[in-house]
Amino acid sequence: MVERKNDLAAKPKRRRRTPEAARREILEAAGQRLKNDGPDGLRLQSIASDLGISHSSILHHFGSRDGLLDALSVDAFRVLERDLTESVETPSDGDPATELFEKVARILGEGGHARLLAWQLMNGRRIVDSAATRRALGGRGTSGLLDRFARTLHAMQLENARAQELTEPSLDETREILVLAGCTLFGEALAGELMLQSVALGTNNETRKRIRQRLARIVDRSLFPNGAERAAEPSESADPKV
Amino acid sequence: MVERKNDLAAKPKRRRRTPEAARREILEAAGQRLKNDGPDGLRLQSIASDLGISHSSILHHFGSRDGLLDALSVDAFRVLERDLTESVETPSDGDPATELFEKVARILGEGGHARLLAWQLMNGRRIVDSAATRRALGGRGTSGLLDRFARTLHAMQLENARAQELTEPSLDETREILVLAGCTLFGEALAGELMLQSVALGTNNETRKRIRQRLARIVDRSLFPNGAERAAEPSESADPKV
DNA sequence: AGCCTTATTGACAATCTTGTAAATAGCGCT
DNA sequence: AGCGCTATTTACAAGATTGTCAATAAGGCT
Repeated sequence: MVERKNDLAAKPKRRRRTPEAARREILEAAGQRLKNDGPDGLRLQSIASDLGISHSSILHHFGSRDGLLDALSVDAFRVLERDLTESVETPSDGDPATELFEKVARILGEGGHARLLAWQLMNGRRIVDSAATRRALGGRGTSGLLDRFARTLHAMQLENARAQELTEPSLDETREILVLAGCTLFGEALAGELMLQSVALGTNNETRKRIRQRLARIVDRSLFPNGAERAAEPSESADPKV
Repeated sequence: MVERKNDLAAKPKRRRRTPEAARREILEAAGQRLKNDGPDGLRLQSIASDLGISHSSILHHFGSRDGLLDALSVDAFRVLERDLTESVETPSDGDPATELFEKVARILGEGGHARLLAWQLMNGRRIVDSAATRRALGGRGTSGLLDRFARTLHAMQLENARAQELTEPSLDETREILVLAGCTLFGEALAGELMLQSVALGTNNETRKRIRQRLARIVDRSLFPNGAERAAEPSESADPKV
């Protein structure tokens, strides 16, 4: 809580960052504050002292507190999309759906993105079609990562349906299932512990993981009713019970 | 933003409430603020001006701002439990699961309880085993409404399993399914609109309802794998597709 | 090395927010 | 009607928080 390293009569050594680096550090610290202390932790002074800088410096880089919050909103969404994209594209070694959900759960939970999202939603900030997101999509201001994922999955569904001569599912149905899964993962990250407590199940991570596995199974069956041959590895942890 | 009704030179008419009424009004206004403006709206002055009273009055009834927030936490949870209990106990006229989920969605969404819960979670307030909740349970400080509901459903499952000579599901499994459903409804209430947007589906309530119906179907099948005879009315909106 | 840009700081101002204390007045009671 | 309790208000104090501005100095450039 004192200085940082200088003990006695040290000269005011300051570090001079590039504007980009400074913004990044500040945004990171702000996100951390939000994750740990909640919205009340988002004070210029708190964030500044976390970094060992003065609050004026933050104002210099973001213009105003509101500017910082806006930037935090946008940035959080961009980071979320980046992390999720990485998760989707990284091959998994177990059951694909289960593994993916575990990764997403880690991002939302430990990564703090569930809280960031909740904060944005509670503040009425709607930055889905933020400039960054739009740019990442290449100009089309329509949709985001989730929709691309839906299209990919839908293509797999069609392939599977043709191979097994089933009726082809509609894209919107796939989308709806993904929305359902997304809501569940988000809700679990935010309120999973609470729900488990209120139902007298222990709060151990075992149980939470088991619940996510159940979700993965449900989603998998909703998308591939007749047990499709999966694109990658065969499922391992398949428990016959629903 | 002026007074309330008195236009010119009106005497300072004040209304004198009973302490209980005053506390109730204040808590209600605070909840409304939280729902509309987010956590930053929870200022003594804002809440007071919403009611046309002075902020000192709030302090008089709750001791401090923190006292108000604590009371809001506890009260919100109590109201949530009350509303949910009422929903569970009120008979429905359509498919039971679907109807129940619609009611819960209304409570969480329009009722603002999803935001209240999210706020509590983000502030690190864990009031599951609040005094009020504990009292409502009759002393046992173990669990809450969700668990009672789980036990009821489990009893139905057992009945059904015996009738159809199936393996009996465990209570914990029932609990897990309910947790899953709870997380989904909570997440949908909070982020449903966002999710739909990011997947390029319209934000109309039709779609959101359809998604909740899908959830209802999934939960129903998870609990009663072989299409149990439902306790009440026969299901109507049963769509063969998962 | 010296210069220039500008990130960073410290001091200060203005507003907001919580909290205190005494004065006021509504409402039930006798 | 008069009285007492206390909900309510007004006035004020103390601190927190955002924002301004000029001074400082870190680091790149010539």
